[in-house]
Amino acid sequence: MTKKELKRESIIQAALKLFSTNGFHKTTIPDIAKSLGMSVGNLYNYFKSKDILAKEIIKYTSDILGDEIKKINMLDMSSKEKIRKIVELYFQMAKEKPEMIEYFLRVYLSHREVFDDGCEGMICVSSFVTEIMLFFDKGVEGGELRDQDFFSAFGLFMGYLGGMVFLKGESILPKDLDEYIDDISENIYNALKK
Amino acid sequence: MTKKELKRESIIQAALKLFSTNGFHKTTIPDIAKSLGMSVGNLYNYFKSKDILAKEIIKYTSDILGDEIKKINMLDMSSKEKIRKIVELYFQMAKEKPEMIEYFLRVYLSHREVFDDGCEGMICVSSFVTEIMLFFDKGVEGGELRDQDFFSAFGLFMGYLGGMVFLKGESILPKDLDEYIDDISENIYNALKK
Amino acid sequence: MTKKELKRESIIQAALKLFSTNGFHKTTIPDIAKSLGMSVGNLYNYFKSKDILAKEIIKYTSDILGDEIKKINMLDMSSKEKIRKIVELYFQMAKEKPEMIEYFLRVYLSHREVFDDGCEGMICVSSFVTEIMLFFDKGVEGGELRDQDFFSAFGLFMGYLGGMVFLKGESILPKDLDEYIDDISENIYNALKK
Amino acid sequence: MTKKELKRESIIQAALKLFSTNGFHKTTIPDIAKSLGMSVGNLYNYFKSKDILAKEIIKYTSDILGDEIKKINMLDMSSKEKIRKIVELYFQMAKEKPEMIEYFLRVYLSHREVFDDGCEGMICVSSFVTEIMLFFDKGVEGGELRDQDFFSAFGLFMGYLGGMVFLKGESILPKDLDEYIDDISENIYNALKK
DNA sequence: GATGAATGAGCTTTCATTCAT
DNA sequence: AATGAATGAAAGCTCATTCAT
Repeated sequence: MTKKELKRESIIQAALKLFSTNGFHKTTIPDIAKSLGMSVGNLYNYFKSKDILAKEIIKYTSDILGDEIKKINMLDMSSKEKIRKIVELYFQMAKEKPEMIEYFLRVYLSHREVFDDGCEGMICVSSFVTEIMLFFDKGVEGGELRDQDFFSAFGLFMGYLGGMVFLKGESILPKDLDEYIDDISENIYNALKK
Repeated sequence: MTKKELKRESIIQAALKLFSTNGFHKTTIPDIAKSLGMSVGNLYNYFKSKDILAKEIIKYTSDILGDEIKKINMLDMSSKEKIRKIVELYFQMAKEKPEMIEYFLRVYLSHREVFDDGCEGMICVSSFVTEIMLFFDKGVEGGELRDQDFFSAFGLFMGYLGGMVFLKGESILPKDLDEYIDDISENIYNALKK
Repeated sequence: MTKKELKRESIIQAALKLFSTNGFHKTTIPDIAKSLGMSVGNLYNYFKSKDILAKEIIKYTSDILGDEIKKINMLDMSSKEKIRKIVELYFQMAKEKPEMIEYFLRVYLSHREVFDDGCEGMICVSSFVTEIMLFFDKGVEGGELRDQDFFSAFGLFMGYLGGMVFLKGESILPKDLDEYIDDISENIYNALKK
Repeated sequence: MTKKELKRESIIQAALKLFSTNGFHKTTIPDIAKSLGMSVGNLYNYFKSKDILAKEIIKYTSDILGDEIKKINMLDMSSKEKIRKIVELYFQMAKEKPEMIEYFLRVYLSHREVFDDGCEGMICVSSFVTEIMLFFDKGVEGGELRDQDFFSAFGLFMGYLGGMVFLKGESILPKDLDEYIDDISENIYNALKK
């Protein structure tokens, strides 16, 4: 990685953090620059606009999540076990790098104006969606999961997990996320199994 | 309803529409006033700030959704059938009054700054959450649903349905929402049943 | 004239003065607002952008100049005498309201980017150009002026007068503008006469 | 010419082109550097500021135009013929190297702030003005042109030609510039002749 | 000579909110 | 209740210029 690439990534991470924590509109470019100890003008040498930065962040996040799920996909275990692994992964991320999951929920999901141009459909989250699709297809092929519309399954998976993290973020959940892993894995498995 | 209450509601509806369609920050108070043919100053006679208006809208929306679910709750039918009814209701709303569901997803969910003060926890959506809770408790009491943490069940319900409507809104779903009703109702039932 | 129209015009006049004196880019919106004792935001209630303001100014200026030439056109005198009247008018304006002529030369003429959209061709200066055209056509009809391409004549008139005012503005002319009236009127007449 | 002088000139030409085409303020130093394939920092080794570059360009342009008129001045022909030659030259330049004429009209003429310091009066265009003056004086000496104030004649010449090129640039002229040569030469001659 | 990342002041524009009428 | 002109802080973004390498 060149110096420039490293700096680019550090900007992405700083912005990811701020956008997730304080909201997209409440976070200003000077805020991001200041948090990095760099000047506003220089930040614009790396990303031509706030919107473009937002789009690069969702790709970055999707890639990282996708890579992690890929690792799970490559393991030699049942779909049931993989479901649990994915739930664990998701919640672990929500604890360790909450900004990534929050970014999905609070920035990507709800600022259509920003992502409409350049992230149509699922372009910017394809690396993540693809892995979920692979997981599901394998489970169906292996005869473990019921053969249903992919989106019915995808919506369940992502909506459910996202919903739980949202509830956690709102301080609504009485218990730690980890304590829901059993229930949720079971629910998802029951919903998808043959 | 007094004249004043009627006008209050018409403001809520106009703002709901605009916030959902164009985003919270992209919608200005003058925009709302103009769409109602009233003056900015007068609008402030009804709602003291944009944030307060946003909070009133989520309560209004939650009440309407809650009322509808209440009707379902009062029907004499199995939990399995009720699940289907709720899914149908949700998707029907998403089609007929998309602004309500979109408001949940695109405004309430993602502007913590706005709702933090006054809508802590689930205060502003309690009428809706309460009905889901009633549905779930009855199902458990009746021995039809597995006795699990309420939030595990609630997250599934709401995350799943919200997720599907989001996918639809992004033009990602290949089929009409209605065509997913069977799959989704079945998945939810399988996840929650004893 | 309503109060609002009066304010609109006062903005045009203030901006005209500043743009002409200090240049279009060197004049900021806060500069204009301050010179009027009004707020920046309120100025935008009258003109939606700096560019639009610039275009309204050229129309305003063109109208005023056009009206003055119209008065000359309606006089019952020879083309030779009218030429002198127009030269006098132009120089008088350059002395009394130098900002108008300067605006033509220093703002309109040289900021294509600004006027390209909305002032194509001569749209925004048509009231002025039209009167020059009328003057010329009458002179030709009356047999006093040579029948030549209008633009050959228009370029002479306007380029010449504009050029003189420019030279004056650059403090290049050793004498007062008035002292050139004889020479210039004669030159123009000699150039255009039959 | 040394290597350094060559590079200097190539910068002048690139900047001339860009300033004329896109405007002085719309053209950035990075734009110029990029069009030359050189670095911003290095460009500053040749010209200490954007304003200084702008002033060097007008001198450069004026020299080239002056040289061409000098050639005409040295020809053995009547003032009438020379006028035509000058008009032809001007229009030919406007066609072949439009950036030069445009630079006069759109940059030099209208950015007083830039040229005020260092190009007072006609310092930076003296090589061009001098030749026009020589042409005029010879014509007067030779008894062909009327003896009038030089600036009355100069304003006619330059304002007229500049005006025509401006009209052409605005796509207002219905015909090609060349087709106006006869009319314009005749008009100028009639205006200046004894 | 040559590079280009870095600076930061300054610009245009927006908009929630107020208040005199 | 109703109006809408007015406010002004704050946002996103630009760009001439510098300087460490």
